[in-house]
Amino acid sequence: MPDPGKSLKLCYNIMYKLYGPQHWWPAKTAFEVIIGAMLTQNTSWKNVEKAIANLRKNNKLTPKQLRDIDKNKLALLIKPCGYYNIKARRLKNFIDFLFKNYNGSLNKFFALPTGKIRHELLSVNGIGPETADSILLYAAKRPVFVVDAYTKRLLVRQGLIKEDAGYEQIQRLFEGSLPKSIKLFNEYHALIVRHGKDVCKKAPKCQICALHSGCKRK
DNA sequence: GACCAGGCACATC
DNA sequence: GATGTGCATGGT
Repeated sequence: MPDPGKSLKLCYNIMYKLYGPQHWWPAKTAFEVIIGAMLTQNTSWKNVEKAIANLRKNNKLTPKQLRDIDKNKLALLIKPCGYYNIKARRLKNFIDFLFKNYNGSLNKFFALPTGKIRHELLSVNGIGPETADSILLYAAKRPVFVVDAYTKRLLVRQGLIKEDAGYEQIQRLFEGSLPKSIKLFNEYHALIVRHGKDVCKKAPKCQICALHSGCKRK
């Protein structure tokens, strides 16, 4: 069994050297991070960009503005990112939650301890572990590691976890073997995504996916 | 035309 | 508790 901490640090260094800083999250405000995190569920970021551009054009990127728009109209604005009916409902669910409990104030909500924020986020229908953790890391600036499909695939290929590993197990692996740094967790997750959609979609042996063997592609 | 993309909830067994 | 399915657009 390889030392997870050592493997994860090596992996990070290789990707950082290869791709450089990713400047995540691509958004202007914390609230926009949340919108993007919900809209990008199982969806390419390109499509999310179109949806967010529509929201921006129509001045629908603040809690109040989203509260006051009709759900069906909202769905039409976010249509390019797919699942638009269900995502419109999910955005509304979060907005309702924010106004009901925190007077529509993200600052009030983010004043809570990390664990409490996470618990509250997960209570909103439409926010699961990855979306909650993306919000914690990239909007609330807490040292939480975001796990996604790319992350799992990478770790499986490195032999650090088994195929049936769950979200929390993978998260503990990162959080337990790396320094709890917002900056590091930010960059690491972004690099994993970048690498995932770049060279190594199907290659079983990539320099990064399997550190002992050379990458066949690119 | 198949396949994928920065998930999640819900039904069914 | 595990497994399957619906949600939907746009790019390759």
